Amino acid sequence: MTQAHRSGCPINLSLEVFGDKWSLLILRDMIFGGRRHFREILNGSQEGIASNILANRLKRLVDLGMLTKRDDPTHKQKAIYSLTEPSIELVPIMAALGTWGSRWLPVTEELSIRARVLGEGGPELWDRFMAELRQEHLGIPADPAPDGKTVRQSLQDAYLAVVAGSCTV
Amino acid sequence: MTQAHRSGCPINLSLEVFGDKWSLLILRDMIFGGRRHFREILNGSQEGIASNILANRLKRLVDLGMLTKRDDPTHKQKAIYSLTEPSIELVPIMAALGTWGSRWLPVTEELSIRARVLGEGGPELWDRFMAELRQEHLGIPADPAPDGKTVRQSLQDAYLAVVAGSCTV
DNA sequence: GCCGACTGCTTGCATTTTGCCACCAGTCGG
DNA sequence: CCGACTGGTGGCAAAATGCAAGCAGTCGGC
Repeated sequence: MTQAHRSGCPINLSLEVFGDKWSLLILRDMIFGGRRHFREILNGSQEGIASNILANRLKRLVDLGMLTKRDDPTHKQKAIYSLTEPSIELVPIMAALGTWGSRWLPVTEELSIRARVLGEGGPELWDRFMAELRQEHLGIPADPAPDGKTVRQSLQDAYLAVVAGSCTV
Repeated sequence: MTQAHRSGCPINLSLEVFGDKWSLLILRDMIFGGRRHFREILNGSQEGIASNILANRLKRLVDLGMLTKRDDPTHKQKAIYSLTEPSIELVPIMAALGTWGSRWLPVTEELSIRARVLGEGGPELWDRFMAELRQEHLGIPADPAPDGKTVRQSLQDAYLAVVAGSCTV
């Protein structure tokens, strides 16, 4: 079942997991957007993924152990997708990508503020964020946030502050 | 000329630059392998990139400002590809990818030792490495290495030590 | 001055992947 | 029992990829 890897290099193998245009965006939306359902991901993404691609990628990510899928008890047709430990540990990579992209690419202010906050927070903030994700997706208890605000909420607040600011000129 | 980005999100824009199976591997070989010529990259890669794909990606990376191309004075047909500041600053991303891949994917020992050394070296080592790359590719003078050994040489030594060790059982 | 190896590509063609759009069967709330 | 919503499928055209061969110019050695 091991489908012939091109090489045993960690960077190459990482690319074989999420080196396409969509997989990492799905994981991004799940990590930062808290999305867990098919339609949430489908309609929530800024980039407009097609439903067949989304279905394909979700299946693939489950097969690769990056996600798990289970039934939603509240709705017989609903599926809940959860992050696994490997995908939770993508947070530092997301942070690095966000920092690099914000520096060198034509990002929009609203969408890059999260990346900046996360980058400036450094490893301690990433750890807190990953602990929150473990609680949310794996059921592992985490210490409550010191300031009573989750990291995701802090990122969201920063985002909303920018959006509000850009309208109230 | 701005070819309609899918969104202004830094992670999405980063993926638009190197979210394919080859671009990042080319940059990896240039950064860690010191490769500067077409054939060097073509034949040196573990993964076996095709020449038409390589030509396409090099052109694309030059257009995107991730590489520059100039003539080699020693051979009228040779081209020298150089990293630019944005691509040099991929080092932390490479390190994060390498660390993550080494932890979660079936890497081979020889090819992941570099990633481990780089990951354990942390930001100070990355900075030294980036300074070396700036000297090599941009002509910006760098302080000599404190132990007289370049970071790339250190990584290479670690690699060779593993290769030797796995043979002398 | 001539041959063989090397330079950075290009071309052609089969296969795979993507993107777009419509559609579906089951389910839930009102 | 209707209309909105659930996680997807299927069809089809367009684009990207993979593979192999080839190409014009250049260089080193003899």
